[in-house]
Amino acid sequence: MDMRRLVGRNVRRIRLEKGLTQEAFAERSGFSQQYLSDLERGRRNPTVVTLFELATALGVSHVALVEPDGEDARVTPLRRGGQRKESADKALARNAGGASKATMS
Amino acid sequence: MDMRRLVGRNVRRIRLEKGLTQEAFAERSGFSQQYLSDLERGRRNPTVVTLFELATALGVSHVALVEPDGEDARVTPLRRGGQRKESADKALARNAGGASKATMS
DNA sequence: TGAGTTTATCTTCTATAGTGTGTAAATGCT
DNA sequence: AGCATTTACACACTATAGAAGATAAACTCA
Repeated sequence: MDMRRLVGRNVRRIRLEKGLTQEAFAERSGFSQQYLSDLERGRRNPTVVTLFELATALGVSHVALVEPDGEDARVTPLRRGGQRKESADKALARNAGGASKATMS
Repeated sequence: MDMRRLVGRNVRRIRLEKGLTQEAFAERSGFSQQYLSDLERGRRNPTVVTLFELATALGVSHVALVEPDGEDARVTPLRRGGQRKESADKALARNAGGASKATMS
């Protein structure tokens, strides 16, 4: 279980679902775009406080950022009615459907 | 939402439920007893990797360590002025009910 | 083809996570 | 009383989280 990559995937997925660019997310979260890039690629090991601030900026619970996502959800061999998410990260990159072109111009 | 304290409470509660001392938990987790003491008292800001290692050593999911526990869990719109729950932690130290004396030496 | 937008990568820097050692404060046991 | 166990607290130290800046790579669309 690679926590860095798990958090990275969750952050990227949720960010894209919200239709935010890394830059727009950076502005509203206070983290730099560079840091978010590293984070989403699993190169960073955020603290629980950082986790909470990221989740708050994304409008989700901090728990959502550490929840297994199917890519490497090992510890639970049996799942009963859980969520099945097998879509690729890239697939989400298309467009979240909502706001594109995050503010600013 | 004080993530440091939330994680601290969860770790302490689960550790005591398992009937482990900080020292016994330190041995099986690889963290020092001093660090665990700080952690449980909300003085530390662990990374997600640390969170996972702690959870693994406790035999629970890493999600359990960040799950709201009622103390400051829900986004209680009601007044959140009082966190005078100081002695409550000690109350747990009495005995977790199950295994006592963590299979030492 | 080139400009604009978005993300990845590099370097330098400060703050702090986590280690190691020691010890004090409690609590418990006989 | 004493001794053992458990937890709290201090200090110095190394590794890294996260900030700040600039820029390269990549994709989008005129």
